[in-house]
Amino acid sequence: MAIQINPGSHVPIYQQIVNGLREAIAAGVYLRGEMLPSHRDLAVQVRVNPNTVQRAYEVLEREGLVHARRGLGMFVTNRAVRTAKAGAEDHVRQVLQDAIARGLAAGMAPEALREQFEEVLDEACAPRGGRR
Amino acid sequence: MAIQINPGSHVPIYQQIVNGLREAIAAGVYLRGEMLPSHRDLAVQVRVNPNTVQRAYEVLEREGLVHARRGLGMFVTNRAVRTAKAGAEDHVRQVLQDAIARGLAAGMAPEALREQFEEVLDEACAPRGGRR
Amino acid sequence: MAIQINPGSHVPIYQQIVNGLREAIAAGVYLRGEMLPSHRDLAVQVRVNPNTVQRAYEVLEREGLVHARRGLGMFVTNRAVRTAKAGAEDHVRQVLQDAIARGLAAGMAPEALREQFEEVLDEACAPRGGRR
Amino acid sequence: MAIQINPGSHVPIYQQIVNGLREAIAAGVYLRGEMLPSHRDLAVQVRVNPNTVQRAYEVLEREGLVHARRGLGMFVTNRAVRTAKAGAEDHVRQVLQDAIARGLAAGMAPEALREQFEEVLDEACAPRGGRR
DNA sequence: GTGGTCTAGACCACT
DNA sequence: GTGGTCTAGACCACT
Repeated sequence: MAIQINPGSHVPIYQQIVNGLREAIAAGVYLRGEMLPSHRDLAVQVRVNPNTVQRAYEVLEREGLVHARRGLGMFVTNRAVRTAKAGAEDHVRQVLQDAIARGLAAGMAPEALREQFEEVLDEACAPRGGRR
Repeated sequence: MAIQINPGSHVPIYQQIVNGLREAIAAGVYLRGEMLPSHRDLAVQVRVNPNTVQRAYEVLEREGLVHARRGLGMFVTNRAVRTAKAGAEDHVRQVLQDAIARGLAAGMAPEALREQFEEVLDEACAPRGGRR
Repeated sequence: MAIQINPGSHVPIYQQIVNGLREAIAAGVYLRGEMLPSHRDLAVQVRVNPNTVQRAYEVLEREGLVHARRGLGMFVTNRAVRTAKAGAEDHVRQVLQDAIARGLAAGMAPEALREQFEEVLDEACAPRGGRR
Repeated sequence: MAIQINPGSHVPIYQQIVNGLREAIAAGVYLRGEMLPSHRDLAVQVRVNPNTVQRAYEVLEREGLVHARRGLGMFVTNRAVRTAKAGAEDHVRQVLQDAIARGLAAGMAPEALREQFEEVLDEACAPRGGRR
């Protein structure tokens, strides 16, 4: 539910927050017209400096997913869900392209890639007890 | 054949070089005992500072894929191909996990992910004429 | 207290810094959870380029003695003291092995080596007045 | 008997050869007036480029341990044994000082250092079967 | 201010 | 020519 930050990743933290929020909006966690958590609250949740969250919010605003109402907060725009869905799918497609290109470059057969994909997908969908 | 560098990526250039060489070794481009291009030559090829290539070579040496012989060059170790293959497959798996996790987080159905995967895989395998 | 650099030594400066910090951690100068001096500060102290200190910090991080927190600094890990002590003792043992092997190779009697050792140890332990 | 080269050491190879020959002369392996192996022969023995051996010979000549007779070879000087012994002992003393200083810096007790010294000395003196 | 990456250029040891 | 170390200085992400 909360956005997961991977500090070891090369992706900047503010960008990870952008991705996480975009996916949450695409998935309907935040509906149109709803207010996002304040940058301070979200900063506490993801254990990050408030400035970093603010930077993420600026990016989302530039993308038109949210707009700021001074003194009130950041609100999900009308076209946000549609835009976020497209954005998230584009993103997924790019990552898939990267994975496949790397696998082929390393000499993996397409079938081997497909097997890995199915395995990982199964794991990701499988209901697990102890998810923390 | 040559290593592709994406300067806009968040992945550091030296790490992109590491990934590219690891995949090349896994794919048998460099066989055991063979010499890699000198860091100065590779730097010219990928249009990057020699120090950056050298840093990549240090990482590969730490991973045991190559070893330096002073005054001679960097050479592919005996166990390099095996290690590189495992490393490259691990890497692919991680990227796949990332793509799938993001897709599910954004509310995509497993079937939609599978479709995207197959599409991208087809494109990647399809023989194309004039693409450089 | 400060790390001593010997610019004439064949040991690279960054390695001398690694050794000095490892010994300091082993001796309890930096306790677990404490922050090391920033690489810029330490660079000023030991009169060396900041990049050189940073390289030393990378080695210590790889050894698991410290970990970086972006924007905050380098911090001594929990297992650092234990690891550093073992590492420092190993290092001492290696240097002793080298000294003894060289002495024997040069035809010195074991007893002569022992005498030298005791003399040097006495000098090193003797409280001296004005030496800075 | 043959000079041992450690390619991982930070000490330059030519310097390792100098040290090895100085110790051999100190130990009486080469007597005054005797000829050292040609730099080509020694290069083959220690598996190193002839230029590197030549550089070592130049250092030894500057130290007065050997002198070159053109077309004949390098010959051990009259005062070589005496000088080599003193040089080797100085060298040993310096390495001992280094080891002890490091141990103390890392918080080792003098007694612990003494124990290590005795252990290492025992091992070095113990006659071993399979010494290659 | 703190760590991380990169460039440009110098000098050394070894082949 | 090849790897290894070092300096000087720039820019980015994060606090």
